[in-house]
Amino acid sequence: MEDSLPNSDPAGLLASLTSAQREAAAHIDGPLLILAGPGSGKTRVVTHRVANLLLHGVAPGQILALTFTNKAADEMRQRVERLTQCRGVWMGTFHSFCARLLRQYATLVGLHENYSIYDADDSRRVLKEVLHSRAEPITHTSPEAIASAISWAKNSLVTADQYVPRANSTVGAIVARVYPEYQQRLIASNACDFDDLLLHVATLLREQEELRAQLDARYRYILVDEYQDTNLAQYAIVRALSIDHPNLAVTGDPDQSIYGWRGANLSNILEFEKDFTRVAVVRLEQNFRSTPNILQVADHLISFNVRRKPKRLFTDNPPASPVRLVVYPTGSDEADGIAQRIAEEVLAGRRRPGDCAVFYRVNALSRPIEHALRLQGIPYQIVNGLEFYQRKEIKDVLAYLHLVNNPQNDLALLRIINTPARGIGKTTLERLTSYARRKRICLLDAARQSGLVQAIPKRTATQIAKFVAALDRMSLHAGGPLQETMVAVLRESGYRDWLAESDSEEDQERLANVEELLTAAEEFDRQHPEAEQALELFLEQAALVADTDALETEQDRVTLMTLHAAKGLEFPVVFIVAAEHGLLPHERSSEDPEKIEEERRLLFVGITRAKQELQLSCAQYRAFRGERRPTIPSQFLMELPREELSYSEPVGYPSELDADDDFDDRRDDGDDLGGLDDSDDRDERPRRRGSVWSDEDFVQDSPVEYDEDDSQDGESRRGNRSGHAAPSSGRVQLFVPGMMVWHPDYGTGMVLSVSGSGLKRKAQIEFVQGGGTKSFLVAHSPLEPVPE
DNA sequence: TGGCAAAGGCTTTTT
DNA sequence: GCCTTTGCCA
Repeated sequence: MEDSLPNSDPAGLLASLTSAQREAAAHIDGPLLILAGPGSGKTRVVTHRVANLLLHGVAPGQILALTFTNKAADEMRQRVERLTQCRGVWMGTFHSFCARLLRQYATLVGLHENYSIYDADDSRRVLKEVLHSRAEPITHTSPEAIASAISWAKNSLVTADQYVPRANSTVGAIVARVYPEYQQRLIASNACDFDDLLLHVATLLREQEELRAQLDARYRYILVDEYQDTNLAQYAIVRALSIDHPNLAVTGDPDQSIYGWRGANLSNILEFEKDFTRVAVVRLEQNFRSTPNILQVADHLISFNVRRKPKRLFTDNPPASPVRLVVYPTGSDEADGIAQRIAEEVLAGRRRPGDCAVFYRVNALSRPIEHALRLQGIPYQIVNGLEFYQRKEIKDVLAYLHLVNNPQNDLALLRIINTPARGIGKTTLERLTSYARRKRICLLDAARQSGLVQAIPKRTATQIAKFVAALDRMSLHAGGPLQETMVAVLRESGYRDWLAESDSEEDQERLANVEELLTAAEEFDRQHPEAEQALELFLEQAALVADTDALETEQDRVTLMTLHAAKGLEFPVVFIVAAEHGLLPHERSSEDPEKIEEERRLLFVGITRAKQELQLSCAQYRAFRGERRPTIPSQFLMELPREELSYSEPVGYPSELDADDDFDDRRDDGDDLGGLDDSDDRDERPRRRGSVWSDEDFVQDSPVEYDEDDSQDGESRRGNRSGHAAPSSGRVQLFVPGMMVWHPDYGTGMVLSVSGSGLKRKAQIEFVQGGGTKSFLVAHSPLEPVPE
């Protein structure tokens, strides 16, 4: 506070900042809370603050900047270096920071310095094996549910021996039995999962006071980005490092907290001011990113949330085009429409592909969009799912490396002992595993003794011995440059030959990927020429890279990604698709009001990524698990300010479909087209006061059907159209039980029951915000339908 | 033991 | 609809 005035800025470093930004950037000692709205120049403030600390004589090694993604860390690093020409500030994700710390203090938590990091897939395998070996009945639940329960426990700092299941929770009971053994196996394999990285470090800091004090003194200035997304473990870590030197600066926005499902605790940011004494609070509310139209939409939407710190978002940017809300007949029409629009904009020279981004709630929604973009010949990139390090062939090669680095890594051994095929099958492995368990040794040691195992035939034992010998030859190359190690692995394992000799196109592609990994190794060697444990570092990096890190901003491509992945990014043009009930909000969130708020924040994040243009859309029918189903518009669409929106149904799609009339059933009941016909007497939408929706948009039993499939594919149109109820008696019954509604005073609610008919028709409704059941005369109520 | 075909299950979001 | 797991046969 005292010396955080502009006059302590001799280099004029902070001159370009606004006064609020400058206040935050100039702050030096003591806790600092920066409440930063979207597009408020937060990164700018943080990087300037780091630069300012350096300028005031703080040593780079005393500063620790923690982010959630490597990408955010890289960007921060680059910007700080540009500002100060100074290196040596530790910037990285929580996970990589903890991984590095654990290398040093591994023995204190029962690991060795060469421990392996299991990714989600690896830990899932271990868990499944534990479940299997204990013959746990997992009907009515799934390994995923159990895994996430364990993950939740770890993120809440509950260790295996502390875990107490909630009364009569089936999953909890299983977790209580399985968690300890799962943990034992990790330790026995000298491995830890993602959550352990945090949990081990938190434990370390709690139990080793001397070490804690030492690290507290070393990392004197700590910055945490996206503080609203920290979980209890992360909180404990930064808290423990900020006791003697409470120079903790956190930035975040409660409205952008979207990781509650993985244990993020909104209270961390909401109660920061209570956690520390004499907290300086700076609010960054001016938005430099978006048009006022976009900002208005975002602001209006998020105001429906209850659990938040109210703030006012404003911008000096000039007004621009309204936010578009588009209803497409089907999901593929949506994809086509968006691809077409982008194509037009690009062709007209108004936009480049790289200006545009498409966001969706679940990864599965990317397919139709990819397809449509490909048809239009628009280059795109997907930030998602199966990225490089998750591919089978890459994981195989990495498993060899893992085993070389950490011989106790049983999971890695199981993965590659028979890849390529060496005649070591399932039964042999079972025998080997039970032998290892009996002798309490790792699988590799068991393999070394396979000749002694009675149950394993001589012939097979010889095969195993050959494998072990090959592995030992690889290990001879372990100390040197990474590339050399990897070449040895590919040679001695026979993996490369195996792929090279295959005729299948798939294997050739795999070979290419393996070559790419080799290139990555080469690059790694170049960047870390002096590294003694290159192998260890490389494996660590491979385990901790995230999907979003692969994002290439250089390339001029449309970017496709989930709403979660979009956080922290911005694009001139943004499309958010599938704003439909069950998808956004996701069905697994739709009962719990708190989760609904998180879904709303997710949409808020998506909206505020847009700089100039924003389109929200939904479809009236969407293919889901191979089945086409009518959809319900998202309740969030009702929460947008009408005056900022332009509403449209694109013309053309329905008529195109109508032209293709070799399917007579399409025209059944065709006189009630529910707002989808191509006549032009309805372009006056929105017509209904107080809502962008007209009654026709809520037709429950639309008599019209549109195929999701490409029109040339006649096959897909036969058979009965399931997921589609029979047409009802003409006019739609707007309120039916289970349907979502909106009331100007009470917000969103659900219809519990209806009674009466005509003007006397009543609906009993329970509102999300609570307050019990309320009853309304449908005809006279201001209820807006969000049907279900 | 290994390869192939059929059946089953699955879908949030990520370090 | 797609991917993974299971089961059967050579």
